[in-house]
Amino acid sequence: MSPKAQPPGIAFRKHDHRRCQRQLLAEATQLCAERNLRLTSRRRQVLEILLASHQPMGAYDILAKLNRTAPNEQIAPPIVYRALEFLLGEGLIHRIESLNAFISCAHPGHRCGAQFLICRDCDQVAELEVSDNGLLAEAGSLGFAVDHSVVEITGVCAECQKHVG
Amino acid sequence: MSPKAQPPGIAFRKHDHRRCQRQLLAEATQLCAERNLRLTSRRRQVLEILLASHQPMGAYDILAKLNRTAPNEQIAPPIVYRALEFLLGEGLIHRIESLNAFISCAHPGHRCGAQFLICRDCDQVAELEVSDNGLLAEAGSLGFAVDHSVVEITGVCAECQKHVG
DNA sequence: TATGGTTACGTTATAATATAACACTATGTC
DNA sequence: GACATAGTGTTATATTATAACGTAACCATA
Repeated sequence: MSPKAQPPGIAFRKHDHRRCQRQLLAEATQLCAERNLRLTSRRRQVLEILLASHQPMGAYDILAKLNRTAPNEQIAPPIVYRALEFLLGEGLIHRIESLNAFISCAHPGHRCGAQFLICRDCDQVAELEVSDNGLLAEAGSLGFAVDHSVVEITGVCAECQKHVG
Repeated sequence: MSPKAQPPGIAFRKHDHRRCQRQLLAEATQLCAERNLRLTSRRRQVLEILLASHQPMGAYDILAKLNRTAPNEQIAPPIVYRALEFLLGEGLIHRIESLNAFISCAHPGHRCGAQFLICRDCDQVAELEVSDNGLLAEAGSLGFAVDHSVVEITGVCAECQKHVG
């Protein structure tokens, strides 16, 4: 029953981001192919914007980026929200409820619930994947059929604690 | 390490609600007295509205109720949000992030993180209080200093599973 | 009980987030 | 090509939340 965790979220570690980004995009492409879904250029655009950082972004931030990229067309909110909806549905991104923001998924397609550590100092978000958090078991034992779980822990990451505040 | 849970949230059980409501309001009153804080009539009003049901309510629902109660005055959003902020700060209510809604706390003043089971069929919300969900320990072991945790599990409660859909 | 500091409230305006509704376009199938 | 369907574009609007500033209540102390 004791939970096992992955290493800390990628956001809190240095890594070859170019490579990481390419990798995740490739996984997304393959996953959509397998599922017979269309990763259209809009959807890819939005995913790429989220992959460009491992930071959460608000829908309107994404919108602004889209509009900055293509200043001739004027993109409106529903376009972004629809792309986000698709990506969420396929487990390619997550929504961070407590930030009203979206973030690319570190383990695309797993569809199992993720957990987030949110540093309120550096605003970085780490995605964990704890296999069993006990709570889901608890829910099950109450006869509650789980659809989706939101686990978001806010605080200060180790790095920011050093540079005090 | 294995989590221990309270019985399922009060919302999923029959209970003497009048009594429960009075009890929670009394606890809130005492707690504010102890902490030397003012449970003003506005704050109490908002708390009472939330205590009237164990259901989550949006800020604007609360606002509407306030305005229905006193049709002569015209109350505006900031008044509600300020009362909510106070009540949240003292652990008298919780915010359900995934619903943008607020709910009275079943264990006022504990200040430790709560967990919620949200039935998407009957819209009831049960508050659990799992002593150790493993995740907080995990966060700790990563050197992450936890401030606040959001745990919200959406699904279908046992009752609603019977009455099928 | 006047005075001043602080906390809470009231009011207006507006920001930020999200969706409804409907028209148009692209894609795949026969 | 004709059709069905899925995706996109566009306009308008709903929903949730806060900034900014003035007023009132509370409360300590002189």
